[in-house]
Amino acid sequence: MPHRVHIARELAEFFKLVAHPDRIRLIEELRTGECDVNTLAERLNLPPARLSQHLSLLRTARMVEERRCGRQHLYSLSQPQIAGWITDGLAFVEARAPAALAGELREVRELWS
Amino acid sequence: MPHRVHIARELAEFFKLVAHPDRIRLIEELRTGECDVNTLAERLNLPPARLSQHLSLLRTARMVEERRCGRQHLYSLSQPQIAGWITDGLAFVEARAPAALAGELREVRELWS
DNA sequence: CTCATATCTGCAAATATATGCAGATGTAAC
DNA sequence: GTTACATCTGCATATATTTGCAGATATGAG
Repeated sequence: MPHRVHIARELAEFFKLVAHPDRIRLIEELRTGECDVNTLAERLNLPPARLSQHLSLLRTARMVEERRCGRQHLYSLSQPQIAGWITDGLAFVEARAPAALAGELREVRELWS
Repeated sequence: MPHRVHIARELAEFFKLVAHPDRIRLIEELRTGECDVNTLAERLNLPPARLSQHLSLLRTARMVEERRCGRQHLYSLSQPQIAGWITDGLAFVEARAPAALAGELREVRELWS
């Protein structure tokens, strides 16, 4: 039992890290390879400082890796499969979502696969 | 782009729901079939009222289904595969976890499969 | 009807998370 | 060195989540 509790805590921390709309888009954006903070900020339409904070969290948890190149910091997923695992979650969202979402879901599924 | 934002929000809500140690254990406890609140409370070693609150959240999100039987409320997963999907997340936890966790992870993986 | 059991709900306090902004750092070009 | 740019960190505030507890409801037994 105590082991179950411990592992459940670890799992929950991991889920919490993913459970943010910005970070989900960020992870999906990185699925195609490394990218620098400014480009990410533009693509996701977020202030760079905010991106930096999200990246800092993911970095601490070693979900992303940082590589410096000149004055840019290039980030990439340390476990690229995670992007696919997240989109698998779409199936569960779909089941409880109103039919109105079906179109959006299809579109995003293509973009993120 | 707006679609991606929208879907990312939905996904994040779904992840948040799962991102709690009690609820993770609860979902894994339900993987073998329906169960009443009191039994769950004993097995997870949590006060029944707390279980009830978690179940109410999951019920609202239609992640669990409720069936009344006499004075008991029997709950079950509306998408049983979700339990397996969650344990798939263990792989990602494992990668960033200290080696000390390896034993616990193996044990829990067996229990929850 | 009354009682005991099972579960639910509402509320307030504690805690955690997210956000925006201002200033710090680090690097490259001049 | 100075400047411009890219990114990071710290802090205050706003917001959300969790938790415990007290009281409400609902069901079945007697």
